[in-house]
Amino acid sequence: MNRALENINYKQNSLDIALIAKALGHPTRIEILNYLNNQSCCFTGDLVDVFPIAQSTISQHLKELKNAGLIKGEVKPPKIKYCINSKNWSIAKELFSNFFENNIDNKNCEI
Amino acid sequence: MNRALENINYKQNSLDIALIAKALGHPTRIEILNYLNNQSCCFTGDLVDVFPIAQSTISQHLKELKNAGLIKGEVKPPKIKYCINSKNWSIAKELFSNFFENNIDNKNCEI
DNA sequence: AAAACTAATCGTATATTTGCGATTAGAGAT
DNA sequence: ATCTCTAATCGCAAATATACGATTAGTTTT
Repeated sequence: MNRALENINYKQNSLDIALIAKALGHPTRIEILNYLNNQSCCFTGDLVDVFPIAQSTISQHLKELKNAGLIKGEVKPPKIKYCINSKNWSIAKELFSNFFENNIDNKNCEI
Repeated sequence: MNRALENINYKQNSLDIALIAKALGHPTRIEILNYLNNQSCCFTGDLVDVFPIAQSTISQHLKELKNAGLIKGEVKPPKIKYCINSKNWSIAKELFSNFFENNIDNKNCEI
């Protein structure tokens, strides 16, 4: 990729939102999150039984969700408990809430 | 890309959120949207003057934002007025609000 | 110690995204 | 008709993302 400008000066807020949005940018990951959210608590089990995708692929999706801070996993042998990272989830909720709030509806735009 | 399953049965809601999230998944696009939101009205002008990126690259970002329905552009020769698509913006806001709301905080999770 | 089980990682293939400069298209202005 | 200006599109290169099967790592069970 040719980059004329290596260091575009993004605001931290933009980077934060973009990182999370990117993680949300795939329907499988949305459904994984919805699934975890609908669990009474954390999920211990094989997500391969729930989603018709290869185990390695799911693992990659989980990795990206972890990277964005939206979930956390803790070893609970022989399985792993996957949870929504509630603290970061709240932060993300707030980030997106503010982001979308930032628009004054129909501000006398005579286009 | 090898796909064992061609037609994964995603919920429409998941697809909708993922499409928008994907469009939000790049800091440049977040900043473009923030810029448009901070305009008193729609923006007519050369976004290249605002962002240190090539004109063609900006055009591509705008295309993706348009594709996700977040902005609209109308010809106002010799320029184009770019606006937040307020109607879809509200829909997106609601989609994400519901998505994030869907989490019961600290639901007696003893992990 | 060996077998079994889960989840991560590796290696690979292909698709998509991101970026640029160059060109094109369309509308006004000269 | 020609020139100018804006924004889209084209063509290309490189980086990332997505998916799979195979392998590995780490536990637990036998």
